[in-house]
Amino acid sequence: MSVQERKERERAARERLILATAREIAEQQGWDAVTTRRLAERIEYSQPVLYSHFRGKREIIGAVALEGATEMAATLRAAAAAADGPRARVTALARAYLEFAARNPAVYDAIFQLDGGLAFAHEDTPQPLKDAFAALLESLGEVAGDGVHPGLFTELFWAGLHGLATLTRAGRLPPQDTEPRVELLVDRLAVL
Amino acid sequence: MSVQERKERERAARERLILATAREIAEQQGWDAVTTRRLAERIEYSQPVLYSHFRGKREIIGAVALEGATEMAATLRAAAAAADGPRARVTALARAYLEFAARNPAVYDAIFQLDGGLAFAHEDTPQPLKDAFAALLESLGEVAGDGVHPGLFTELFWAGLHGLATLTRAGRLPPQDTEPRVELLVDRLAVL
DNA sequence: GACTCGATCCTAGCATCGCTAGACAATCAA
DNA sequence: TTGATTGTCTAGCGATGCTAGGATCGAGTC
Repeated sequence: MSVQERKERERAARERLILATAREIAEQQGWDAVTTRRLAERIEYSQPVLYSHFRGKREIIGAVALEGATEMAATLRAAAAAADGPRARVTALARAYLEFAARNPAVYDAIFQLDGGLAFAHEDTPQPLKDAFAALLESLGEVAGDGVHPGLFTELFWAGLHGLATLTRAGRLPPQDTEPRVELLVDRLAVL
Repeated sequence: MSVQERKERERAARERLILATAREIAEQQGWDAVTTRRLAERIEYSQPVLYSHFRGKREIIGAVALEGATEMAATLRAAAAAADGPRARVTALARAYLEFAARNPAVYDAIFQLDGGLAFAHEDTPQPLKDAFAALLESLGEVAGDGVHPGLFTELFWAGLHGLATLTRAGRLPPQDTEPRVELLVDRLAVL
């Protein structure tokens, strides 16, 4: 059995290598540069090997998205936990969200923009995605205000953050005013 | 000179045909389906003809985006003009924005998501894009609240709308709760 | 220790993509 | 009618995602 186990370990390691490499190329040169040929060459295997791990490029993006969502949830929770009081928590959360998006644009795109074949807002939504939303809900639910459903409020706040993140990175909003925008967002949306 | 004029008219007509066809394919089957071959076949010319009008596919997307922005600005102004009072105006504007995005997803993507080689948030931003933002500013500036820069407020409100539009269409937000989200957005962000 | 057989991997290739060079035809001025 | 210019098309390049089929290697059996 030991031989089999070793093979499975090696296979799992290779899969991690594929995802790490895909993410690296995507962050450096964009997802368009993540071609199956380039990816295969970087991991020093031939193209078809990729297809023994994933159905195709879409599924690779999806896998990077899931990893990224887990990471993002942890980042958001850490930022919220380090702040005292609802207001500081919400502000810290918002800043952490935008910073994650700015520092990991390719991963952010994989999670929220690209088609990775993932289900959303659904019962069969993958756990990491649900958990990332839960991380938002934990801090935002307490500032939703009376009579407002926490989930609905979280969706709206999230949409605001998502809009700021994507419009800024796509060059549609000048980046220098990010901070006052975040403050205004928190001031207006959150009931403190 | 008349011959020359006729040729220019025909050439302009063909350019409009290219853009209308590109938009049609994009709305029906997505921008990935807008290939130069398919587009050329639909307009009943060979591929290279496209390149005598546009530098490449990017520029076609950009041209569709500019047309779309003009159309969107008109739609937003019409919606705002039909409403009485700041609150009704802002609500109508928000609904019109989201409806435009939902009804013309490909055009919306061309304007706000895809790379059409356009400049944004810049002095050399094309007029239609500036004008679309101006259409938002006209209705939103009056509800920014004291001491808040109207432009900054408009950017934030816009980001909220953009987030709702894109997350909903990408399947990240369930579509049925759009209306309460819009109401909450207006209630919280606008100072009435 | 030789052999079989299944798992694993690679070479080669398909259809399609955006884009372009160069040949050809139509049109105009002289 | 001729010559040049303008317009268009055929054919092809390099690159893409993905796959079929053959080669290779190693584990397990006698």
